[in-house]
Amino acid sequence: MSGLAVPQRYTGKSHFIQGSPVFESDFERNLFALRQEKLKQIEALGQPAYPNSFSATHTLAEIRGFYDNATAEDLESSRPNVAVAGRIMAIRAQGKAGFAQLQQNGARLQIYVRKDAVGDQAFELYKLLDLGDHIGVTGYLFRTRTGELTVHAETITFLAKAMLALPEKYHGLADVELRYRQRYVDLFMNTLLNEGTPAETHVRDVFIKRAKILSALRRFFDSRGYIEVETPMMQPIAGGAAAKPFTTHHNALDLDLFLRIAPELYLKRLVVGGIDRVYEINRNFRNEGISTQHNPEFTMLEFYQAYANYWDLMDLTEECIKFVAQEVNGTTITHFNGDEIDLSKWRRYSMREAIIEFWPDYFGATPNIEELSDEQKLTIRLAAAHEVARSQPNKSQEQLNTFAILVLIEGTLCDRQKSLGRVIAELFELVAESHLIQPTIIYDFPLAVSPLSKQKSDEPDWVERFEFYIGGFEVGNAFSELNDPEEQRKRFEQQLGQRERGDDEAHQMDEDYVRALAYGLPPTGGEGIGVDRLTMILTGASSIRDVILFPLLRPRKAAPDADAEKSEQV
RNA sequence: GGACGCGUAGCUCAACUGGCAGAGCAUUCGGCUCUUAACCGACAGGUUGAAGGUUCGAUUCCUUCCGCGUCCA
Repeated sequence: MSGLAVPQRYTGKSHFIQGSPVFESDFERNLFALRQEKLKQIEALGQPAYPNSFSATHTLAEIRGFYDNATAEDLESSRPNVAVAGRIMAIRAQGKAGFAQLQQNGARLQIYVRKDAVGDQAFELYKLLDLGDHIGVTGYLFRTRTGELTVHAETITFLAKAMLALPEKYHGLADVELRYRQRYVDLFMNTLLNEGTPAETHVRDVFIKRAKILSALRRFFDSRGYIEVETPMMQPIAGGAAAKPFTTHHNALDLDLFLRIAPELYLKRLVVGGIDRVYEINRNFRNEGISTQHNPEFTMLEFYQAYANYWDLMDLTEECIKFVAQEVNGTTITHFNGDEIDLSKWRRYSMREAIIEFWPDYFGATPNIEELSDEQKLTIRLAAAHEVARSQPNKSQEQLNTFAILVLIEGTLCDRQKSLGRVIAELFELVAESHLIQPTIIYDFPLAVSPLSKQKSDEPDWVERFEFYIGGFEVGNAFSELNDPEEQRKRFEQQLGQRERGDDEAHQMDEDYVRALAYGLPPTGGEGIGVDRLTMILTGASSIRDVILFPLLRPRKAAPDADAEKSEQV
């Protein structure tokens, strides 16, 4: 066979190749046609274009595990025979010989193909191979002159063809949008994230770690007697959190339903039902904006433990995060956004303590606990802070932003549009949250922002609730569960009031949940941990989209029709 | 939703103050039996995200729109 019959180059726009994908360009269209031609030639060599199996003796990872330490002499004397398969990620032809790098399941191995070793037909096949093709190879292992472990090929089996061009082999797929849209390419190109930082991780490793995190979490709770359950994701009342839900509809029942924003109320029904230790790991859906920390669907671990309170859960949380870090990374040290974080060292502040601790100088005198617990005193303190901040010369952009929010908070407090509790929660976010890089538990939340938590016995305006923060954002949220059905009903009614005043994230009434509480919920502690955010911390990924395989993106428009666009604008 | 930034060949990136759209990889053809970001030679590849405007002339300046990113809400 002398050369390839090159199919006629595509030029017109009216042609299409039947059954082919949508082409991005004439380049792709031509390449696809060319590869179809190569497939025919491969079939002419007696190999099926799409065979359905290949029996390998080893995975590439196994070969590397078994033979990476074998010397050239070891291999020469034993000549291990192997059959392996993989995708061609590099190919270097040299006249009547050539090399290729196979990749399989994240591992790579080189093969060496000599015409005099594989025969004329197999060598013709080798010449028809492209980057991205899958092949199987039999042969024996040896080391090249430069010492690389290599399969000396004796047979080549064609397995599948790449009909489209791979991205640039050195840089991989760098375009962030393409990486998210075509994650299948991103994964096999295995681009490096955060290059040059201590958090350096390949795309593939992120998702392997994510799987290990899930598995470690399950081990942690399974070994403590928790039962894993699955509760409804389609709910008639979207409860358990403050968020806007997605709506959907069941046709046969003619029933509007919500995608759940939290599994909380169902899991507590299960504790009423006598499942004393219960957890669920699954998706929640919240109809809100997208950011580096928010994806509309995200994975949450929630667990509940009867006879425990929030102090017990604080200890359990620290233990859990340490355990998962150790299992996944072999260390509790991690690197995130330029900070080194030690997941074995935890701080604890009450919310009011945190506001005091992180109160910025340019807000003037620091408030004390008393001021943070009394509406009138706080109003005076915030007015003073406003005045001090306003008179500061040369404010940085960050200070200006902070100041603007302070004014808003102060304004709502003065106008009594928001309760003290709400103002405290906002103040905490304003002054403290961004400082909580190292693992920190923030406990004792205002009642006003906690409709499902149990009040503190000595301070009824505050509840037994904590959140924990790592890397500057919230990773988990926990509390001693409110189990008094009458109080719960009151709280729901207050939430309904807020709803009527326009807060569409306020909780709805859930009569059946109140009824469940009326059968008796034992004292119970419950907690939710954001699995995506925990994965970010443990992999050093600075965007949640880097730890979600297929993050939500706006669908790309089909080729725009210029005339239609024009008439739309008129 | 707002501010800022980005969008150039399939991929990774250039193009100075507005003056002929270029390179590397990949593809195609030729050469090469130990290469590894292989190498050597040749060819080809473009509606510069889209539409409009300013200009003798626009990848570059302006407007609108689309997509993505970062920060803010």
